[in-house]
Amino acid sequence: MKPKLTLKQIARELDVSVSTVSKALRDSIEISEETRQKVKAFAKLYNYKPNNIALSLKNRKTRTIGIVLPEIVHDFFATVISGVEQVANEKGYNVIICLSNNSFDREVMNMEMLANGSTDGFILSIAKETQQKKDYHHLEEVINQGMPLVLFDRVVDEIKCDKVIIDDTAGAKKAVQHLIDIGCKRIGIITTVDYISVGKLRTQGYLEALEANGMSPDEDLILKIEDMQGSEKEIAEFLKTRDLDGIFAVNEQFSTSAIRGLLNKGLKVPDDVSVIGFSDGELAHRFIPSLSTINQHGAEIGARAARLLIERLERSVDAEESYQTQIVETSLIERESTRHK
Amino acid sequence: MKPKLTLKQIARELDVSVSTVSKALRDSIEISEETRQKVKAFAKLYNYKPNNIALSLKNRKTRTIGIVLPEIVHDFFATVISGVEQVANEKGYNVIICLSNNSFDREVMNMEMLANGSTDGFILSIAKETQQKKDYHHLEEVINQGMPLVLFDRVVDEIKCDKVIIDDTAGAKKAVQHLIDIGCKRIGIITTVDYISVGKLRTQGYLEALEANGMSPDEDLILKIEDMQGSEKEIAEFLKTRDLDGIFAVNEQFSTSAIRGLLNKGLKVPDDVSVIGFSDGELAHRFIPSLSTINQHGAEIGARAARLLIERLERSVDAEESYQTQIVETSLIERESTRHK
DNA sequence: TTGTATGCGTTATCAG
DNA sequence: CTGATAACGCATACAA
Repeated sequence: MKPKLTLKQIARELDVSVSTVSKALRDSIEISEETRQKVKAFAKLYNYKPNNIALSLKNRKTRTIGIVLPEIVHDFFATVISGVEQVANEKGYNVIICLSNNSFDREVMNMEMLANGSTDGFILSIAKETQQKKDYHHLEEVINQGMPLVLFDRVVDEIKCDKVIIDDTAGAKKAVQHLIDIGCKRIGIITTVDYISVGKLRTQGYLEALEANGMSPDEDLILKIEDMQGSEKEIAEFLKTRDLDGIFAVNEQFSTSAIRGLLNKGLKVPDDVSVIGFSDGELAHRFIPSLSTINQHGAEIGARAARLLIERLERSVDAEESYQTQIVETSLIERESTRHK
Repeated sequence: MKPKLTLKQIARELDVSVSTVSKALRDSIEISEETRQKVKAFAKLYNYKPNNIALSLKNRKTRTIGIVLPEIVHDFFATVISGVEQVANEKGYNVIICLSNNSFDREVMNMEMLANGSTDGFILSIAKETQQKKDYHHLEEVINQGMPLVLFDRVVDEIKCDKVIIDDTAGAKKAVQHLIDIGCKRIGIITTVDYISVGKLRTQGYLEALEANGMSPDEDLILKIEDMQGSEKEIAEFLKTRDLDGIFAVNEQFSTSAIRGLLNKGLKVPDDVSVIGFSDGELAHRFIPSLSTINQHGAEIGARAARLLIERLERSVDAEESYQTQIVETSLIERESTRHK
């Protein structure tokens, strides 16, 4: 086992000073061609790699960006990560991923940990519990310390920073409009409780679509789910007593639960009821019937978030609070779970 | 914007030396009760947190473990991560996740990056391309540098290190035995090409199960898939011309493709053909019919890998190559996609 | 009880 | 052209 090679060791080995080695390796013109070659050859031979930790300490920069996510068993977040990784790697940045598991405490802990030198900035989607508590001091904290923060997906107006979101309301409206276009008359929605920002917005899109088509919303056709646990049963119960010909479910899980509920009730999808979801992951794509849905373009969201963050990181002066909110367009994907009457 | 508080600033503010502050904060008995209180109060008030980078440099330890994964859009890997995070956090370790995207180059790059000071050790599942090339120099490299490595899932005999695997062969055998138990006579397998270690092992389990029951394997009922791309079509073609009553598919994706292929052929699952998969994610759980499958216990794998790694990290002396391979038991999950004839 | 000096690995500045 | 020195933030052996 050979410990990692350092400048000091190279210097000793070659009988020159540390600073000479350092300069030679960075192609400084101060160093003679000869020494430079000698040093570089040696470094290459023994595969010298500078120690990132030392560099970070010296430069007060880590060239690392931290992603904090509520969960990862969710294709959407996985694709966002890919997007971030993509542009981060292009620009020579490293990526650290941490999970909050939707817990406020874990979110705070993770951010503190990363903020203490591990990371130059953050890309974050707010944990469910945090949205519920409306306690964002940890976000303000890192911003105050001069670490840029980019929020995506689950964002919050109170925090002044760059944001990348989709137009959830418009996306939902698009989904419901699709149901209306194919002839659905009694359209239900399966959504989350209102404190989940995206749930609330998608519910709003549902209402707007109905209104835009002169259909009056019926409270009885709206199901708001608090907890993923037990949602399947809740959805089945809900469907049992409603007579619907279209359903908009705000995520992949709810969509599949809905279809199962309908099947159990003896109804066929899309023959009797059309179902459209939100988010386009493996589940939507592989399910039978495959799910019509709204594509959130997670990779694009991640890529833009990374670009915004890196731009801000590399801007020499503090570009006076010119925070922007980028909106990524959603698109309708028509598959088997919806069909014209 | 206030830059982060350092020991030096506290020292200046309180008019004591840096080392006094340092000692006071670590409750050294060398420091008078009075000074200690004063320093701690100040630190608390201004929310002092030591700089991880400086600590890492000083201690030559990062208390961070790096996970390198082939992909993440895969519930299995997501659950492994949860397992790792769980025990890592318990033991005060941080987790960095990097993706190789199944590319050899990215795997090497990521490991080099992390090895240069970001991480004390690795938990890794080998990229597909790496297994194909059989080039593991980057793994030997980190081991040589004294950084422990724990391999999981896709492991390789050539590398001497701790490993956490499931018994893929036994798991596959269990799956096929289940098909046999419920009365299947003509059982096909949809698997990967042999250079994917787990694919090969699962194929072997399939063969062993047949043999154990006195059924002779039929080459014509074995489909080996090279690329995920286009696998759906390949599977459909395969099924079109075979007369089967049972199918073992080595992952969730293949299982669902198989079911779709059968449906298109006018066959019902499980009425006409029983299908069993491998790996238990959202897809297997939500699909209609829900998939009978082999549970890999990803969280358990992650937890064990983390424990092995941390143990080795904290072992004072180099415990002379007592590498161990832990085997996590798989279990059969019976759901709707298989039924007794 | 407190402070000074040293070192972790690197680079920048300045002196030789 | 080369090398000594200081600094990044922290901890610790050693001096006072």
